[in-house]
Amino acid sequence: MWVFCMDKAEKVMNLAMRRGFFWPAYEIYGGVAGTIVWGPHGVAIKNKVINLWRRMFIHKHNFLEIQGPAIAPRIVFEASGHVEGFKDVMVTCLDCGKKYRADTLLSEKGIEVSEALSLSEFDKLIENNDIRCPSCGGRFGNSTYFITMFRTTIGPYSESEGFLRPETAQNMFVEFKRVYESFRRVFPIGIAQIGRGYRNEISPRQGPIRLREFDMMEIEFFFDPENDYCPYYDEVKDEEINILHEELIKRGGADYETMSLEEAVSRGIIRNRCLGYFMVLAVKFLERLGIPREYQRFREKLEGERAHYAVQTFDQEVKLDRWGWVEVSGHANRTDYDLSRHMKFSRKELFAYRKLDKPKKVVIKEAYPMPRVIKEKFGDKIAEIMKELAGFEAKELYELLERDGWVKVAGVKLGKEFFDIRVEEKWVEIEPFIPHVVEPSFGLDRIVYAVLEYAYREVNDRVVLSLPPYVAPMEVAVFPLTSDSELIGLAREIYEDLKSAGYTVFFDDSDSIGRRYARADEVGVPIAVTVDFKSLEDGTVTVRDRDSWVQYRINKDRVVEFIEKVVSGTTFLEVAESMGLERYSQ
RNA sequence: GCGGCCGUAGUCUAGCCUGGUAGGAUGCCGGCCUUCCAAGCCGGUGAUCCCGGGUUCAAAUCCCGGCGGCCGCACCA
Repeated sequence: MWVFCMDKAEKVMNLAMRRGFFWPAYEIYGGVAGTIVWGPHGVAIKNKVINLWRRMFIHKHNFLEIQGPAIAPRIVFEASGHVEGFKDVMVTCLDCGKKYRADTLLSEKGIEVSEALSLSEFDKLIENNDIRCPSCGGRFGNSTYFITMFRTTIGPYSESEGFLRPETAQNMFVEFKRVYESFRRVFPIGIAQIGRGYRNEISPRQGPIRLREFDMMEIEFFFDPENDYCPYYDEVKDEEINILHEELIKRGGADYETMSLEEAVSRGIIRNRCLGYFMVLAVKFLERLGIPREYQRFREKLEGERAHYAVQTFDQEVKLDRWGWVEVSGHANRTDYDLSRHMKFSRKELFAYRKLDKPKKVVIKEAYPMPRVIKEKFGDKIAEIMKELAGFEAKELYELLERDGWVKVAGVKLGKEFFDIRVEEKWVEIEPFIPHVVEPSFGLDRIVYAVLEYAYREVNDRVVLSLPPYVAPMEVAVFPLTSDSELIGLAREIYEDLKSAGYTVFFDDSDSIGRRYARADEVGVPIAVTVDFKSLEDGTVTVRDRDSWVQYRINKDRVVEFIEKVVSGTTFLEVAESMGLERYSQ
C-alpha cells in the first residue's frame, strides 16, 4: 500500500484528511498557513480529551472554570507585558533581503541594548557600529517593529486598539477578584479556562503543531506565598518523572534524568510543590491518552528562554516521529507578576486576604495634603500642585516627608506643615497579600495530534488507530455478517438500541465483513458487534476487539453493559473475562 | 521572511524536459457473489491540472507574480 513510503507525520495527516479528523483550512481559496479545520472525528476526540482534562484537573480539585473573551483592550496586554515582550525590532538586509532581530545583531557585537530604545536609536547604533548582514555583508535598511499578536480595533468607528489574546491566562488574572469574592474567598484557589488563543506566527509550519489559532486548556493556581503547602503533593510524590533540568542542559546532556517528584523537590530542581504536582498529573494525563512515559519529558527553560513573567518553567514535551521533542504543555511559576502588574495598570486592588493566627497591631502612617494651607501660600498654583499630588498614595507621601522632610511637586517644595499627618494604631485579624500563581497550560491541538500519532499502527496491510476507548470518536460499530436481510434487520435494531443508550455508533452493511472491520479500525472504533446466523437463533452476537481481533460471544442484551465497561477504562479482554464470556472463533 | 524542492479526482500518483485540453491505482456509490478480517466480477462516480497574468493558432506542460506544502536558516515571548 502507498502509505508505507511516508513518514509517520505524513501518514497520520493523510489519514486525518481522508477520514475527517482534521485538514488545512480555506483550501478552496488556496489555504492560509497556520490554520486547520477539525473535522467530525477530530472534534469528537478533542471533546473527549477536554472531558478527561476537566475530570483530572478541574473537578478533582474543585477548581473554577470560566470563559472570557478572546478580544482584549490594549491596556490588558500592556499590563501583562506582552505588548513589550511580543514586540521585536527587525532589520532587513538591503542586498539579500534577510531579516534579523536588531538586538541579537548588536549583542553579538558586544553591545547590550535596553528594551526601551526607539527605532531611530537602533538605526543609529547599527550605523555607528557598522553592523552588516552576517550572510552577505550588505547594509541594513531602517529598522521596524514586528508584533506577533493579532491587532484589531474594538467597535466599527472606534480607534480603540485591541489584541487577540496570545494566551487565555490574562482573563483569569483580570477576573481574579470577582471569582475570588463570589466563591467565598477559599484559598488556595484554582481558576481554569479552555479556549482559543491567537499568535501571528512569522512562519507557521508543521501542520497542527504550530497554528496561528489554537485551543488551550489552562489553570492559574493562586496560593499564599507564605503558605505554599500543596494539599495534593503527598498523593503523587513517589511518582517518577523524566526531567531534562538546567544542570543537565548546561552540562550539554541531551538525555533526561528519571527521578521521583520528591527527589526533584528535595534536590531543588522543582522549586514549588504545586508546580511539581501538576507536572506529575500532566504525565498521567498523557499516559491515559496513550502516550507512554518514556516518550514524555520535562525540559527546563533556561534564563533567556523563559517568558518575561516566569521565574521557573518546565515544558512538557512528547517525542514525535518527525519533529522530535515537541512542547505540549508548559508549567510556569508566574509568582505575583501578573496580579501586581494588573494592580498597577488598573489601579484596583487585587488582594487576597489571609487570616492571622493572632490579631496583629499595625501602624498606619499616612499624609494628606491640606488644600487650604497650600492655597494660602501658593495661591493659584494650587490647581497644578493638587493635580500632581493626586498621583501619590497617602502612604507614599508620608514616607517621602519622613525621608526628605518635603515633597517636590509643580516646582515647589512642600514641607510637613502642608500635610495632615495621621499615625494610627490598629488591631487587625486579616491582612492582604498578592497571591502567587503556578500555571499548567496545555496545547490541545498538539495533544490531539500526539494522541493520533501514538495510536497509529500498521497491521499487515491495514491501518489501525489504537485510541484508548474513552477518546475514540465512536465507541462501537455494528455489522451484519452478510447482506442477508434478516441479519441486517437485527443489526439495525441493535444499532438503534446502542444509539439510544447514548453511544456514537458506526453502522455499515456494504462490502465484505473484512472490509468493514478495516474501515472501523482505521478510525479507532474499539468494539465491533457482528450479527451472524447464530444471532437469529439464540440472540447472541459477537464482540470484536480492535487491537487483538479476538471475538467473544455475548447476549445482545448485555452489549451496552460491555461497552460501558470498556469505555470506562477496563481493557476489552478483562471485561470479557469478568463477564464470563465465551471466546468465539469461526 | 530568505534559499532549495514541490503543487494533477477523496487519497497516492503518470504525463511536464521534447506544448496538441489528462492515464493508472485506490477510495466512494450501485449490483452480483459471499457464514468473519481491505477476496473476486460487472457497472457507475469522480480533476477550476493551486490562483492570476504572459508567450503561442494551441499551455497541466514554457515564462513572470501570488498562495499553499515540505526541508534548511531565522522566528516560536
